[in-house]
Amino acid sequence: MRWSKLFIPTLRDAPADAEAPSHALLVRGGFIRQLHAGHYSMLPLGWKVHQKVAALVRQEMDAIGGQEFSLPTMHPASIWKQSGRWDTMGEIMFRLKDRRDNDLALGITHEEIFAFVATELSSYRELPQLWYQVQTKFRDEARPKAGLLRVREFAMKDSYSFDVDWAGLDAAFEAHHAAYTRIFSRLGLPAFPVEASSGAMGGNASTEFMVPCASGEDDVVHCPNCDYAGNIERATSTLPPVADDVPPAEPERFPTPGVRTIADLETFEGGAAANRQIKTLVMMIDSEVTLALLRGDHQLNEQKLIDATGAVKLRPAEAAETLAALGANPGSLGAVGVSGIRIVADEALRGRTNMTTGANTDDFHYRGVDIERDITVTQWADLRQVNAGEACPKCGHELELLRCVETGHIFKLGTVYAEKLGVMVTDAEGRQRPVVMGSYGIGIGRNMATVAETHHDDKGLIWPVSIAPYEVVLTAVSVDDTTMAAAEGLYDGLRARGIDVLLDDRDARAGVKFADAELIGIPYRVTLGPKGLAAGEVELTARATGTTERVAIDALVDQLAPTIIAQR
RNA sequence: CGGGAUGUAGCGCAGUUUGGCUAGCGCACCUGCUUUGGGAGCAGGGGGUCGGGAGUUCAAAUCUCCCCAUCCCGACCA
Repeated sequence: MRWSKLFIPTLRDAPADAEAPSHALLVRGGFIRQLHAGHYSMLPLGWKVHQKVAALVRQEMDAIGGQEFSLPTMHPASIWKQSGRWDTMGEIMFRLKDRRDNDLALGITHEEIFAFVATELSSYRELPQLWYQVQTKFRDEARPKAGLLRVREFAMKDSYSFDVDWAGLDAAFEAHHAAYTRIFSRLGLPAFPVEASSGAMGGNASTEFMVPCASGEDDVVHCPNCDYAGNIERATSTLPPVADDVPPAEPERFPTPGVRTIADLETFEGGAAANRQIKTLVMMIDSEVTLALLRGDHQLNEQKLIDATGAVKLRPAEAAETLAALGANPGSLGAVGVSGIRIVADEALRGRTNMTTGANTDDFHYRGVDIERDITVTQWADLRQVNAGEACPKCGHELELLRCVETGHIFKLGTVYAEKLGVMVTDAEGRQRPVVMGSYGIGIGRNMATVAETHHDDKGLIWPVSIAPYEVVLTAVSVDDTTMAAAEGLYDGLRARGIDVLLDDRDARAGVKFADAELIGIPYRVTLGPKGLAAGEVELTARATGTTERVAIDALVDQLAPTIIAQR
């Protein structure tokens, strides 16, 4: 294409509210424009990149036997009610009504819809099936941010596997794991797999693919020594043992006037170190009062509590609710002798004795508490948030915390959706059984943005050839007839080899053309100037390295075309 | 949802504290001349519901009230 005919509205300054590098550069480079919060228009350049990412993902899905579908984005409420997610999804789902007052939803994902299609499967002989689409998803995110990284309307490749048994699911899951690894490698993204919480998706196991990136919003616990990695919502660590003294025969109640915090109690005469205290958090889980117990120096990870209890909605109790449940105010709360209330205790408290905790009377605490003896724990669970520097549960090395973008997520769903929606097949023994499902997602725009996050410099974007909007830009330093004739020759020659070429034929100053070419991140620039052409030469500059070499004009196509094709 | 900030031309900003004449600057845009290998120079020109509404006032971008939007931090997040 000829630059002079294209709509590539580059900006010298990024909008003031674009903070993430990908956001600023995609706007400056004329790839995207914001319509409103979380909704972006793809301009021609942005759409080309988006299409190339999608095409690359399609190739890898087809390679593992995927079949492409396109399912509706607007769904009847009934199908979401059938799976139970109409109620559990909460505010993330856009909901609307039609003229007949029927409830409708915009799809946040498509498990229900693919499962509905899959009800036509009737025999194990038809399995396995692997279905996918690249489709728009709508999510009413509380806080869209960072340009394309977190939006409310976006294209996602979502695929779904259908198998007779769990071994089949494992195979489909592994196939996706491998395909995703290839996808991220081709995108030039240093993604690594981590254990994740399955959240509202349901299911038994899930792996997220994470790319370290300051603009991300997931914290990943990572061991630099071994391969251990986990989302902070899931990861754990090994703690040094705490030696407890022999406890008294029963807890001792003692006055603690003015003590309101763990820290207060540490310094209080007769108090205890934070790791000898029990922290009691009063939470409302689906409107049921629940106590979450942690060691005094530990933080609760709310997602862990949600996962452990199967909660739909979780929030800290309000002051009045706390007082009603325990008869005391925060600062003196405890679980000793409490009955009739669900108590979830963190694993780090298991077996601990001689602890100190609130006595459920303002200004009083207990000491000498033996957890297993004095507290009726309903459930033990890992609730504690891991901190950087704690020991790796696998190898003992110090863990680090990495800020990451989640670029893909694969789930083993099991038979939940199949049972709810009636996806049944007859097995070899003639029995009806639910199909075992998996679901697998990659956000197209988010991956595009993540590449921008990880591939840029102070001049602009640096696209890998695999998804660059154009693979080569021919920069005509002047637009006189001689230069343009030479440029046209190279343009035709490269296009004949299937190369995606942009011809900068604008009547602009060389500096402007160079700066724009660098800003939009075209991997290779061929510069045609009068001096070089007089000697039969052009310059070939690689965007990533900035290195320039002089190439005979007649040799350019033969040299450059294979270089590019090898990088696709 | 809690905290913070911002809304003036396509983009970046000044002006608002202390109300005052036709709302200004840079970039971008249009015309002409010159220039032409790293975001040109000169001259001329076009473009504005000052986020919206109500109010105070002789007079509101500026003061008051309400609303809206966007961004950042947190909560939340298949």
